[in-house]
Amino acid sequence: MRDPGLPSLDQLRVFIAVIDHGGFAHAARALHRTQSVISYTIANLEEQLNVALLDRSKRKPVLTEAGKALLADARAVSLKVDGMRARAKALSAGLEAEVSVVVDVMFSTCKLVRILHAFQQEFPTVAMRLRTEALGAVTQLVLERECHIGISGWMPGTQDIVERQSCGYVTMVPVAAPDHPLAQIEGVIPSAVLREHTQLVLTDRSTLTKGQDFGVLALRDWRLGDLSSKHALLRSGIGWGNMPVEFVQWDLDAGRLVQLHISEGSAFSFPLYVIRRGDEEPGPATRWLMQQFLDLEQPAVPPPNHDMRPSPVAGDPGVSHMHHRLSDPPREAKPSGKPGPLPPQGASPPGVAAPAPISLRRR
Amino acid sequence: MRDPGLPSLDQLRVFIAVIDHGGFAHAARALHRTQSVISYTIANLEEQLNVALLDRSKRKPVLTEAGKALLADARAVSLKVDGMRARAKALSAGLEAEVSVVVDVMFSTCKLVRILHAFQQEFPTVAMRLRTEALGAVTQLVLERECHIGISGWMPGTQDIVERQSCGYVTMVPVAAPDHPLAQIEGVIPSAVLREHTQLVLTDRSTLTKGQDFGVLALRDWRLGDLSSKHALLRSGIGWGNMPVEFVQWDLDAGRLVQLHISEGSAFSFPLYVIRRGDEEPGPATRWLMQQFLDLEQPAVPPPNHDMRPSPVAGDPGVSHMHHRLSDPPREAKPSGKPGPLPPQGASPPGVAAPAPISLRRR
DNA sequence: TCCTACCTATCGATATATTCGATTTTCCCA
DNA sequence: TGGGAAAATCGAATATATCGATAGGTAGGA
Repeated sequence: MRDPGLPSLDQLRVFIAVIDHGGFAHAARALHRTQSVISYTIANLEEQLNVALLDRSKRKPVLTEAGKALLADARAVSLKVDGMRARAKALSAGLEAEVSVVVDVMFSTCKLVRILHAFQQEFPTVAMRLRTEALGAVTQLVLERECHIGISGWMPGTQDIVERQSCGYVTMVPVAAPDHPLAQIEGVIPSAVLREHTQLVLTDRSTLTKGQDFGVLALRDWRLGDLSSKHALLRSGIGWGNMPVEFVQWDLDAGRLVQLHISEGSAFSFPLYVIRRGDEEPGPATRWLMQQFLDLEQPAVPPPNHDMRPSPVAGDPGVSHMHHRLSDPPREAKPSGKPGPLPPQGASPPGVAAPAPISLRRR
Repeated sequence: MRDPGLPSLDQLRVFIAVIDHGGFAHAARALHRTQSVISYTIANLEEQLNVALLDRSKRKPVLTEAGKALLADARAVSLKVDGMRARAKALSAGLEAEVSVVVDVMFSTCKLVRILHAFQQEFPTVAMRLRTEALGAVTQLVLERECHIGISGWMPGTQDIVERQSCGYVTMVPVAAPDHPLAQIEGVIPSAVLREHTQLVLTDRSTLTKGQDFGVLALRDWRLGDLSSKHALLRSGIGWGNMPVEFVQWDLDAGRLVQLHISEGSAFSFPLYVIRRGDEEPGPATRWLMQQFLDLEQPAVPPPNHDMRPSPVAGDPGVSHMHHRLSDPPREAKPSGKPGPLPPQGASPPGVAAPAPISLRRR
């Protein structure tokens, strides 16, 4: 009792084959079927659609106007089905249907785009769900199983559930607008002066980072929920703050922002990690994607260690809770046995001698 | 011997129904089939795709991850097929697969957009092929059966093949850039002065209009292949020329162009026609579309006949061959028995008292 | 004009697939 | 723990697809 007007995919494919091979008999050979089947199938399709698709009065069948229009539809349907079958095949081979990723806003957009591009090439059938969040929100989404993997800074108290592998460093530089008072100061800006001005600080709404608002230098500080807002306010001259160097490189070059030389150093780095829940087995695509992030760190050589680690009082200026309570120092301190970390290549900020990653800071 | 992994549309629909109705038995009732068929069909689909789509371990079947992904595909396929069936139904009811239209550049874009919008609403399954051409090129495309219908000015020597129905008027106004010498002249510009300046004239490459370059006032004239070029050159102040008032209204209001008052009148109209080959039967969509164009003229009342018809010497300034050789005066002169023509409503150019259509001019 | 090669439509027989109705198994809730 | 609802399974009946052979066309060449 199935819908009598419903064509079958087989009919559609036969129709397409007849056109592509220029005849019933040729299509039959191409499809490894007898010619009578082709004839029968096309006749059925025409009857079900109640439209003549082919004019068979001539030696070789020729599309009618209706046939032309419906052939286009048939091809579209066939294409979609092929896609579906490809996905089914990938799924049956164990590929996951979807990978969800959450990256910290600090992570280089350029690298992210490159990796996602490669992902699409490698796994065309796997859907990608991407979010960007700040700070603890990344870890939280992974903890809540909202996202399979995350790119995040260090989060205390999550070692039991979250597996973490180092995947590079973000270099932060303190910046302000060129007309900001701090930008007028020659030489190193002492902490006391810095304290006088409003600091723009990135924050987030995750429970992980709740009540952890230390590590901020200034007396007055503004909390911004996203990096773009912070960026806009910095450029407007409303305050100073730390920004990922890759994010403001262009502004620094163009003079829309200037780097501040503060007593705690003109730049500092902190590590990013690929994180995922340890209690869930990642699928092949997830594993592949994680490896891509990890490979970012591969061509690294140990960076020159001009230690610019901020003094204890500085904490992690600009990042309200990259404060590292030192819950697991020996293991978390640095990726043991691996080559030393390297700051982002090719994006060294002008005026930053050699931003060295600081793997752990204590207060 | 059909492709064994190829799912059938019926299977996909059953799959969708199971999800939408929340179970095998419910889907069976909705589809007027027995429950065993649903079970059998889904089992087959899963086998063909080699993927478990539903987890039946619980009371009501729940989608697996793979099932979720493939359900989306199934819906997409089903939707496409529905579209195809809708088209097939329309075609079997006699609707044409595609309507091709060519409109003169002079025709109001605003009206055209409105009509095409309505067409899409009315005939969602009919494809639209639209071209815009100038002058004789419109008629030529209809003659060559490249387009089913055209919107064109009057073309001589085509009465035998082309059927023509009046569908409104285009009002042309002579314009120039504000800094053009002609724009500085107070009062009416005499022909002798006009002749001194370069006139920009629209032309086309159709054979219909070949060698018919009269009706142009100026001694020097530039021929432009499209209206936008002409428009750009007019605004640059390189010469003067006639333009459809709707096309330059905005420029006139903003003072980027000014209307010239020439001795032959400050504006003139000429009729547009819906044309099609008389030897081909138009389908329902084509007929409907033609009627839409014709209805543009419906709410008309006979316009006040401030006759601004250009003097014989003026011919059709700016339009190189709207010259009307008077091959069939009585019948072609005006749409007999119909209400008189009306200039485009709501778009009367400032400074044009009441542009009256001139239905025929002799030389 | 006829002949030949090649194409499509059609037919009866057969193989395969779908459906039905009844029955069994499973799960969930009372 | 038992009853109800839902899904799986099975054999029989039915419907559909395929095969191979044949008939009836068209196009192009002799």
